Amino acid sequence: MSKGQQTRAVILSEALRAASVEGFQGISIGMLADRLKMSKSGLFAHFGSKEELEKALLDESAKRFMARVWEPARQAPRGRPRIEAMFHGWLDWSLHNDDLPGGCLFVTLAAEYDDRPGPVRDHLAELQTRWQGMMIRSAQIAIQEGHFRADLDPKQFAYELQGIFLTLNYYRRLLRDGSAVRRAELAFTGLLTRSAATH
Amino acid sequence: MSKGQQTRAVILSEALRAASVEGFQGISIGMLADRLKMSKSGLFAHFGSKEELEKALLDESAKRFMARVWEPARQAPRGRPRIEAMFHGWLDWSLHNDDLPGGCLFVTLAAEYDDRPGPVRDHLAELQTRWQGMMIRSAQIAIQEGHFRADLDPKQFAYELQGIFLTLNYYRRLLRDGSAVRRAELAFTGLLTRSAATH
DNA sequence: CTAAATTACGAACGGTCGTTCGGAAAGTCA
DNA sequence: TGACTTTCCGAACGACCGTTCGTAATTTAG
Repeated sequence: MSKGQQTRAVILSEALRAASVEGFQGISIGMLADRLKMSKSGLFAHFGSKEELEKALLDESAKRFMARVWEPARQAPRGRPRIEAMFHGWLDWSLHNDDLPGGCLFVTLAAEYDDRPGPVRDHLAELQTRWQGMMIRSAQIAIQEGHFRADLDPKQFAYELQGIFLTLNYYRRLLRDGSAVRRAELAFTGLLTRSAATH
Repeated sequence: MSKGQQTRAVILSEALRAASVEGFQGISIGMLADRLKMSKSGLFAHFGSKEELEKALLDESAKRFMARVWEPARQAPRGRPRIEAMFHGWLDWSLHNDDLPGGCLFVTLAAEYDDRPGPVRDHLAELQTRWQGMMIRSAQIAIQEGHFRADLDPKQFAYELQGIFLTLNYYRRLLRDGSAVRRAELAFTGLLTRSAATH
């Protein structure tokens, strides 16, 4: 890895940490340069604009999410086991992620960008739509395997699964409610129970 | 109402609109002054600091929410009807609120402030905790009235109800998914069904 | 080792930020 | 109407924003 790519990776990691707490609106080139003890212009040169930095952060975060949540889950057996693996990986990503002190970046950005048109919003929405697609397909496989009810609506399943994590973030990080994780787990087992095939 | 209070109310309304889209980080004194065709310093004088403006916005938004969602629901009969009224008022607040073009301010702020300590975060968290309390008490009443199962966990009920609205916002505003409202309604009727007493 | 290419820096740009202050304008009340 | 208070404005403050540019330092490749 060349020196440039190496520096770029360090910048992305630090920016990811900062953005998970402050959002994209809350980070600045100068602040990142200070933290990394390098010059504004030197840091800036790696991306050409703040918007490009933001898009790079989206990609980096998606890459890490896929590596940590999706890839391991894909190793699990098709159907319900895979969905359970997905849930636990996602939970682990949300709770024990030292790279993201402010929690999942996508949750932070979802609210920040949902009404602010532009390339960043578009990029974020596409990544999130893609993730919905993976959840939907996983639910379809579980139906196909006979683990889930044949009349289950896979998209509704994805909707409610996504909701569990949005709510987890809200209860845990904003309300600082100690029972948040347990409630998320309860919600998930409830969702599984009512999705399960009755045989 | 004196001239000052009148102006203050106008500022709050405009700031509320802007903040629902951009968040508190995205609004500035200068931008609000421009939109209202008044001077920065004139606008500023009504609050003394940006932070005071932000706290005033939290209170104003909470006041409107209570007037539009909670007060009407309180008129409904105790128990399940009141909870259904709450849901529909909340849905109406989320969907048809011309005063908040960016959707519910609390949803926007929840992600923005969950990891940023300070008076604004504290104020927001307290308002939201209070709202959780109202939902919990409503669920308790529904149990008491025999509408909900005696072994229902009221806090888990509140958790999942809150989740429906967080997810609605995400699907509707970020993903622009046309089925978002229907999915929220489905999730709510599902929640009601599994909370209902079996008599 | 040398020469070319990459990477990093410092200084400066026009703008906008929140905030301060003194005085002009407008509202309030006898 | 007149006196007094409240409301508002314009100018300015230092700080920080994203961005540009010429140049120095370092890395890379022959």
